[in-house]
Amino acid sequence: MSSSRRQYPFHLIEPKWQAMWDEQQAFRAFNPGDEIPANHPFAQRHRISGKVSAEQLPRKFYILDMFPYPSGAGLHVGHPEGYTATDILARYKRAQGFNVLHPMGWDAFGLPAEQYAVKTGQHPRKTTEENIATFKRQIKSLGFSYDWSREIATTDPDYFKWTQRIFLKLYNSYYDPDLKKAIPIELLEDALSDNPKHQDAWQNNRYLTGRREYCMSHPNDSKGVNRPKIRDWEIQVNRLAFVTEAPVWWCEELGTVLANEEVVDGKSEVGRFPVVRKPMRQWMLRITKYAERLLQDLDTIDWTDSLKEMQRNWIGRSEGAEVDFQIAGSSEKIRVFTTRPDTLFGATYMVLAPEHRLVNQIAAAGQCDAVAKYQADVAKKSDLERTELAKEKTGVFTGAHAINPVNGEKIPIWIADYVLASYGTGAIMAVPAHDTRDFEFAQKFNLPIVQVVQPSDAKADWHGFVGDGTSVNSTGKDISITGLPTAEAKKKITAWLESKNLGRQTINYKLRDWLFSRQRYWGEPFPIVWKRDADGNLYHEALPESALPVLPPELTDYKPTATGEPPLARAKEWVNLPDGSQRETNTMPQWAGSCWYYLRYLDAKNANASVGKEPEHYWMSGKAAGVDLYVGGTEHAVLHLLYARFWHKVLFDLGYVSTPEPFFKLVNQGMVLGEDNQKMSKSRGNVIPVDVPVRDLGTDSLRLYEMFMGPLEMVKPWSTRGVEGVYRFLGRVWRLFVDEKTETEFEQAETTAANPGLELLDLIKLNPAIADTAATPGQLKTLHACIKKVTDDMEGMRFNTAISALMVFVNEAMTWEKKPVAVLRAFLVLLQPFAPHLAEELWAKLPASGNLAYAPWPKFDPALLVENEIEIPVQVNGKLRDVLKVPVDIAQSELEALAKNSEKVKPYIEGKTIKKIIIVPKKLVNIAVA
RNA sequence: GCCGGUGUGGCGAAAUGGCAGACGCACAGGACUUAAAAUCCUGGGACCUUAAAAAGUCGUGCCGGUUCGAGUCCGGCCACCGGCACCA
Repeated sequence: MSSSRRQYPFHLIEPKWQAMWDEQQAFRAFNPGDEIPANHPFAQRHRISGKVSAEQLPRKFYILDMFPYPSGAGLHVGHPEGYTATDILARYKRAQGFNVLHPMGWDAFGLPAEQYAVKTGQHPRKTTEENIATFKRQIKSLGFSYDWSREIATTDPDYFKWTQRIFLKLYNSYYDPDLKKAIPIELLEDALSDNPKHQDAWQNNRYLTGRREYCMSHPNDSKGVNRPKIRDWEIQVNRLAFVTEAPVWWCEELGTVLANEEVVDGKSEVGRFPVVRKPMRQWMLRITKYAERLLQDLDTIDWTDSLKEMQRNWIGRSEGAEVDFQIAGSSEKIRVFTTRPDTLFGATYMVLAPEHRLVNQIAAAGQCDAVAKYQADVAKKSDLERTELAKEKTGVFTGAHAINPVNGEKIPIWIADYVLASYGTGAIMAVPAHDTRDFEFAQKFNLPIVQVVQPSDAKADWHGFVGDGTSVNSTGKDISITGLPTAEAKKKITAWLESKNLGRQTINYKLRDWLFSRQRYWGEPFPIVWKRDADGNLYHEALPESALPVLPPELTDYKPTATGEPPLARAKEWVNLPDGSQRETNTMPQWAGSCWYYLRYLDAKNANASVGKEPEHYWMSGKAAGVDLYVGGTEHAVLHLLYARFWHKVLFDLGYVSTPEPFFKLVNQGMVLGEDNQKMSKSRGNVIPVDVPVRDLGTDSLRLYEMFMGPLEMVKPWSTRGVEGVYRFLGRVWRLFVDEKTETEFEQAETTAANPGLELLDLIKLNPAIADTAATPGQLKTLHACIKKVTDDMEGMRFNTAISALMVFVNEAMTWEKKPVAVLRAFLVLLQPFAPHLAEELWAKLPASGNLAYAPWPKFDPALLVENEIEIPVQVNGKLRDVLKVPVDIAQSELEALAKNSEKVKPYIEGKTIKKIIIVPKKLVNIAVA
């Protein structure tokens, strides 16, 4: 910025108070049972010290930021937006007397450090440590009131030991559809065993007894499909963490597979590289079992509608029916999923996904070549092409036919890539009259289009009509739904299908199981080893908890091996264990560590558990169960936030946490754009690092501006001028409190002193206008209006208007000849959450004040705001004509008379009939004339 | 296409259905200064009159509605931003 005069010595004040807070551990949060030092400001505020129980501690408030990935680039001014908001609230809640937990840590596993290692050979741990150091220095320079004693990094073995342990919990649990929750796998093992020991624990469980029955129906010898094999298979497929050889998203460029959630528009979310489908042996987590609970419990938490909608869309629940179509001249059936069983009479053909298992079986001799060619064409296409070319439908006839179960008609079976193998059953009944895609397809290939739904608007065209209406042409030999409205038609036909064993009501989800392994070096190794059984078949086994943490091996080359194995496979000694077993060489995705970090903060140093029962219960339970407030960007709407909810529910089922949801209230901050109104990016050159405003104008100005820009959740552009504006405001606050003469002396001393230091600040004396005098009613009114506004806005997280209220106060207080200490002191408590360094410095200059960070929040007294005289606008037909100054308790009749007699009003009502006079007490008068 | 959000001065924005534009930026004028910076004071939606003021008219994306009164509520559009998308 320009060489303009410094508004106030923030360059001395800010480091001074940051050092002071560190030294006092001022923002340390105390757990039940912690030793609270008697001289700690928290102890003094609450008059407690020593070992204190949960009941003796004040009410808790857990306020959390999404912890950052410490990149090499450091923080830009967009980063601290959310951090500033949470810090302001943390400080506000502390002032209100809450026991505030406000932690910070590092989501430090991840791709960039590994890519840097591949390029330079520098160990990712070193890169990560350096980046953490930079991030920590920058975040600390912003003066946030974090409890640094709880700092964590997901890359720390003392942390990921527990991440690995939670994986073991997933591995050793199954989802019980009867109990609708995760249960230790031992129960399933017991239920399937030849000599169960805990029969009483599962004998009433329909699922377990069913599995047992199935298992026991197989011979208990060593030949063929025997009981031990079935038992083993049952156990493996039920685990919440399981291995599968399924087509997965492979990204050549990144050299790893990716989860569904990490693939956007057929490209990797990170780096935008192409991805292809490839069958590989991978670890998966059974998040699909939790689809219904993840959906339902959204109703119990305080998130924005848009965020909940995003999760709902991702889970993608749809109700419908599965219907079996007999293949003509075959014993096989094709099962389809439809949300519109009421349109069954209009199904004039069927479509299988090209990858459907029955395609090759049913293709008629004459069509085999065409089918094979189409399959090959589709396989070549990347998913991107498959969706991009969505405009023109393609497909081929298989030569086979199926029988429509409701009318016995023979309908052709086609294959087309508009039907996805991965959704529903991978096959559809096509109802061209009432489905846009089927309609398009039928038109292109000249397939019959039969109307079965009549729109309620008689003029509407039924061709391609997809809405609800009334069934028509829907009468068969055994069943008719003609004349029924859509909803009833669905019900009736589904019941009929069920009664004939032709189909059933069902629910489908778009959500897929979570692909949980990556071909990476810089991630948590799996606590899993592979062995071979007597027949030479590979099987996996969990390591015991005592083997944790499983540390990654030291490597010099971080690339995948020549055969495409993950980098860990290079560490032969690490992989091959003495007993002949081999370690799993995949690692966990970056999301693993962020799935539970909010729990580790509660008890960060616990060596015996991921989190202790008592701290977990103290910080997570309550009326608003879970983290009280969680603030972060929308980019995690369906990744981190879905994964973390899933893990939390598993931990809840297994009894490790006391709430079903992790985050009660969640707020997304809007993005901060560059000054050019564009997203900040290196290539655009519009990135503003936080260090620049901190150096030029100070942290308090940066914090204040971050919040003053506009509402937290809105997208808004950065403005350097705007920061200077709030900086000027802080300068005004400074001049409100200090004596100008001594400040000039300070400035001179600073320029002449050889080593200007903090002690020079003491040269600055209090403004002589500040005195221990009684406040005038006007001054009290100004103060209490400010208290009310700031307090209300804090509760609503409207920081921009809270700041403008502080500005209004200062503009007013500048004009006071005598400035009462008590009023200014209260103002500093209001200012403190926003500009803590300046507020602390000024607070220290006031006589005998105590600790500001824990000073009680001032209480608003409505009596002080009562006016004797108020201004009442007078409208005629809703248009403002006059403003009357009247006593606050004026009688309505009197007010009416005054309004009618107003010189400015008269011309508008004279000679006209007054229809009505509206008087809103203390607000306005409106005269309606004809 | 579907879902969610947002449209208000030159700019960021503010307004429990009740005086539209608080607060701030930028700008203009003035005071202080040899001068500048900083600071302090003053001004301002548009239009129309006017020497100036006062008065008046219009004004919150567009069209319509409810109401004594609409930026705010309702219906229908348009634009932009974000998410999802051949999901049967």
